[in-house]
Amino acid sequence: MSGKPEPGDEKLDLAARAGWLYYVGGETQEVIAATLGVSRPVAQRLIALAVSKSLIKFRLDHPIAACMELAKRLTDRFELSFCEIVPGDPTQPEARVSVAVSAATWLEHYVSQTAPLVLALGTGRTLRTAVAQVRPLSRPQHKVISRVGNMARDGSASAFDVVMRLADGIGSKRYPMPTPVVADSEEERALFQTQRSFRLLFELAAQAKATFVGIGEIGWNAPLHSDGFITDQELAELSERGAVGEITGWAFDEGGRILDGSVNARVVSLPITQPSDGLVIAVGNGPGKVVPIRAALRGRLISGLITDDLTAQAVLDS
Amino acid sequence: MSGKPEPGDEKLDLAARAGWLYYVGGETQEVIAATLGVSRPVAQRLIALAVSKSLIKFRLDHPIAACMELAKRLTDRFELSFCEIVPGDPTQPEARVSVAVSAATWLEHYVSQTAPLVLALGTGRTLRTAVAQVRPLSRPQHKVISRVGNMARDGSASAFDVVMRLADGIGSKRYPMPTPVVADSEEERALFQTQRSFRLLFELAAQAKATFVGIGEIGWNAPLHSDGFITDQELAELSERGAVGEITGWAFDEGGRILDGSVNARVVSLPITQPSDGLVIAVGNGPGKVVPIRAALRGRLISGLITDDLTAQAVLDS
DNA sequence: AGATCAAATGAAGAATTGCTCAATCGCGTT
DNA sequence: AACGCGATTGAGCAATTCTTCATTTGATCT
Repeated sequence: MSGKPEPGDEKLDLAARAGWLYYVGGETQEVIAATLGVSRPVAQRLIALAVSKSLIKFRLDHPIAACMELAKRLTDRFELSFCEIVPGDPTQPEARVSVAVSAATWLEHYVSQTAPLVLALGTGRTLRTAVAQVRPLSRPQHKVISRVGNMARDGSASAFDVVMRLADGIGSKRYPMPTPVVADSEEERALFQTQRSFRLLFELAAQAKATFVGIGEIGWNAPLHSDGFITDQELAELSERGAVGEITGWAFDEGGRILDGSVNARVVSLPITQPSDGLVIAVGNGPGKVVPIRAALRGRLISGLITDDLTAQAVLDS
Repeated sequence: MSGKPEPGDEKLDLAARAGWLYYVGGETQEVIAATLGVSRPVAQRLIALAVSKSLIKFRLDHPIAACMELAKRLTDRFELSFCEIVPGDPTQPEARVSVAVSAATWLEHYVSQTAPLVLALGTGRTLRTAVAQVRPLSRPQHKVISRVGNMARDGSASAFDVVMRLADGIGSKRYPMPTPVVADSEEERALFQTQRSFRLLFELAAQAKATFVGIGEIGWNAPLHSDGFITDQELAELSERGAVGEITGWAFDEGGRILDGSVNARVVSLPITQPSDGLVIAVGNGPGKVVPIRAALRGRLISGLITDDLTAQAVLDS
């Protein structure tokens, strides 16, 4: 019998119904309330819930001229293989949603293929938001790997483990990197790198059809730092040596050159300088990302980019 | 693109932007208008355009999605006032639980109202399971009536008397029909129908806010038969005359037409052709119910339906 | 059982959105 | 250049949606 109506589930079902009727069916909230047998305010709350829980997803199928223009210029200037620019919000240039939705669309593009493939992921808040948007599918033939460790200095696993979330959603095999982002010493790094699981990751990464990475700034509000992957001291040192951005922990300067030594000598992540023949797509937007993105583009650290028009414009204005 | 600014294209671009900002970005139309440099009404028109041209697409990622779709199609096709489709279990297409839980929810919906109301019930295993799920409440102001007799041919009261169970649970007044489902003769039926209690039921049924009925197949494993409400001979006769289903004892053919004469001439139940202005909701699922449900829908015998997605799909595939 | 607290609810009002309609604009025609 | 016609526009209003808040409900702990 199992007649136990789960508390959260039932509500989400209702929310899904409400969302469907509202957005797909175009019904008014009053009608929906009557249909579902609830009051009008409750119907409105259910719809809001459906949106906030991403039960309902919005997608845009239209190449927007200005964005395409920017994409073309970026592609030409920096020899990109892939570039997607979405409309940003001038009043909230930090808003992650738009870029995340676009990234999700492209993640889905790869995920939905039936031929087995390897997807590599970095870290980042936008990436995490994007992964949460990917429609659940059954793709056990795929492999989702991490190019970067998922443990903070204190030994805790990262809350932003995109690999796990994505693999959960699509039922793929998961290959996280159970190490810190930055080792305590070069010796420790060497130790990690000799482990079988690490070498496996190394080999899989070379086969990756696509690699999605976040792109981080170097500064006191850098996620890398505030999430506890690197210490205050390390941050200061990087900054002093000219680092302006990082990808999967690898710090680089304005010219997109990976710094020698310093913290980089202890970064455990897979080397970005040796990617696969697949795409390496950076995902991110916002004023703080302009400099890192420009640097990464100059240094040819990435072959693809997903950002918004404001960031793209700023990157081009150099 | 910097090509030629096509007249329609430019507008669609703007519409896409507006739609994106509205649905993905969650901006207000006023903000969007300012961002795009147009007036508020124009922004609203652009958003509407984006939706109507499917530049923006809505997608529901939830098991309920397919069910909603089916419900909509059934509602449209058969002019239903109410339709609820729940996810069924393909490995156990006969499983009654899901549908029963849903029916219980809707029973509760009516029961929990404080204004006095009349609920009418038919028979059926699913209905019985549903009634057992209704949360006990104190609603002495309600009336629960039966549209159908509760006595088998041998004079014993039915084990599935849903009216008693429901009324017990909610402390309402109960109005069972203390007759057989099928009388021995037309004269006997006439006798029953002149009784005061029967006439009272008749009047109450017209006031019923909602009527929940099971829907039965006509066949050797039909509950109507195996529970002893009709004899082997009667069953054979019905089958021969084209009956494919029954509701509260009234047998109907593929087109949902109530059969003339035969067993129907002795059915004591309240006529389904004269319901109230309230809903008449059929509850049931399983492969055997597909044909009866389709017939009942065709004949407009019911104005509401609760079933599972498998059954609903089969009903639509006609 | 009784008390306490958090969650959920609906009423009411504020904000937003959708729509009508008169005015305007663009554009081809005379 | 003037005219006419249809498309487009924004003002204003009605309908809908969102938010706040007081209240109730249900659950938990003593």
